[in-house]
Amino acid sequence: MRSHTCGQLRREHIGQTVTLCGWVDTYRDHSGVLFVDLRDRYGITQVVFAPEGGDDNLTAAKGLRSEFVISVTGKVAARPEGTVNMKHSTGEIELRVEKLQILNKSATPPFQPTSKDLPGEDIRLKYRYVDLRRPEMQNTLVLRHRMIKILRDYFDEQNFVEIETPMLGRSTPEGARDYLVPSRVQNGMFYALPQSPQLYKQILMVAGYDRYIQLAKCFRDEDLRADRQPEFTQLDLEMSFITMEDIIGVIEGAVARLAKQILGIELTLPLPQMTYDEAMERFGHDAPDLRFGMELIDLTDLAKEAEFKVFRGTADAGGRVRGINASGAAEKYSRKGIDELTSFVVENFGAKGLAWFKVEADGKLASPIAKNFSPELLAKISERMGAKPGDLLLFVADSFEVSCKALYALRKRLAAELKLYDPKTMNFSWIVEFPMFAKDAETGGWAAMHHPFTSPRMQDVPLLDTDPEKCRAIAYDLVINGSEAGGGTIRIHDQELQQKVFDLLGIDRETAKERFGFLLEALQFGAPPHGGIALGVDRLVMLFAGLDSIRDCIAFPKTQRATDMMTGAPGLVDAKQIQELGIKVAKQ
RNA sequence: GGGGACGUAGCUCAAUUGGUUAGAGUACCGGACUGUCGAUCCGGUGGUUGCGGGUUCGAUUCCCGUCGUCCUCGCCA
Repeated sequence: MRSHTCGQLRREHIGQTVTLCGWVDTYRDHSGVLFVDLRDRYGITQVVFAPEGGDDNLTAAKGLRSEFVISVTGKVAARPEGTVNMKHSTGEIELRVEKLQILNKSATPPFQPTSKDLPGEDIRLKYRYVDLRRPEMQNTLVLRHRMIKILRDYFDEQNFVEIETPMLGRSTPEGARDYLVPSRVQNGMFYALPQSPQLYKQILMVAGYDRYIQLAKCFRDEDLRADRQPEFTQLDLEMSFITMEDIIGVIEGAVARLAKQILGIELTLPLPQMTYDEAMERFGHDAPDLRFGMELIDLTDLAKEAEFKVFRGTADAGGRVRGINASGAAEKYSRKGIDELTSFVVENFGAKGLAWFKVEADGKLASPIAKNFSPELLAKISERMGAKPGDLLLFVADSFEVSCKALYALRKRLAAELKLYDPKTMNFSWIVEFPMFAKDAETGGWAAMHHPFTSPRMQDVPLLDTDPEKCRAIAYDLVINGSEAGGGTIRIHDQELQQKVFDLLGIDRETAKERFGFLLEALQFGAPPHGGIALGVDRLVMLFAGLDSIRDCIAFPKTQRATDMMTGAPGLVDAKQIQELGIKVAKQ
């Protein structure tokens, strides 16, 4: 049907008779001659309808409108002098149409795929087929394909086997909320869509598939974000007879190949590693953005000397006084601007306030609270913060947790507002040595930071009995530009150790048996030491494509209310279907 | 569940302190034009200002509710 694509023809094709197919991007009718920019996913080619091509064709071409699907046959010709348009790769040539075939008309599209004004996202999602015609979307989806292809090839070379695991599985109450699927055959029973293939892949290790990967669809019924969809894709991986270093090495190889082939960047390996504790101390978060500095600086010791009650009280009560130096920002943030930052940390992160100083030309610290500090102490603070004239110093005095959250968010916000980094740069790092446990806010007991099968570091095993809080897991997160791109752990393959962890988590034997007895049983039948990792593919594509929203790298994403604007899902179902499932809908 | 932004023509946006017939660009329809490429020029159609209620002589504008999209806190082992 077609001989070439709309991005293919060059000078060397001049004189050839070719057939192009595509969508009418724009048309320019000059009465005696009519131009159409014909578009397909490979590019745009100008096709020309002129009397020499036959009056019938010219007449028919006058009926063409945006997004009509046409096929044109004719000779490739050099463009007349002065009419070359190098905005398009085909801009040196044009197609002189001899035969036009309208393959399909189009209703007037809600928006033009190549229009400069991008419509609202609801419109884009409702007419996703039009939106997906946009070159940006097509480039992103092709990029996504290329990245997945690179990953599959890489892991294939490394002897990994891709194995599919079920979509219909068992619900596990830990972790995120499950998407549930009622069983028709067994009324009152439910499957859960997988949050990850975690348990299956561990069982595959027991089964001897020592190098497993899967590009796995995963589901989590939690609220959405710019970088979070209820349905997403993970590059899921598990290996046997390995250490954490082996897994990190394999992933670094994959990431380096992506960086090289997609971005043309030569990554220096191994990637830097930072412990969880260090990340929390220096950045207030376990996925710090290392593209810029403005680190958190601790002043708790100095705060104890302060007259200022907020500082001293917090320090004496075991809290922390930490701050950041927004270098050169004193002028940019007026009193009102700082008030805005204050309510930002107070309203969102529970900080009680935001203390601030502006560094004046003579190096002195100016602030409404400055009178509560001795000149000597101000000098010490200034030195600690590395303050220079024009700097804005911001402090949060609170519990460690609140100071982390507030200052992390503040650092992120200020860095964006002050343009502290080039959005094109890419920064890769590992965060390691995560705590095994975190306090569960609801129950007050211990909860697994990652999941209950995570192995502690061997040297920390005694801490399980004495001081679980200090116990560190063999866990590692890949962080790209301050975004968690993936995370993994070495798993427990020892029954006794697993039991001990369950005990700490308050999972009694019966519960454990009920929920994942099959895994515990499998571990008894010759489980090799193993571990793995999962990378968020959507997020990876988003980061590599330099996009701000995960929806822009997913063909058919959901809105914040988890609806599909195009299909209308979720929707009502027939009463009969409900009845067959043996369930009742409480409210309609 | 909480906080915030937005919602006006098919699309992107405007509309003075609350003021009379809600405008512009683009798309669409008609006309002119043989080298344009965001074509140009002339003319035209197109509006339940998301929806419901309230205040007012008068509401796109103010208030309440509701629906939708986005950002965010909680949540996301």
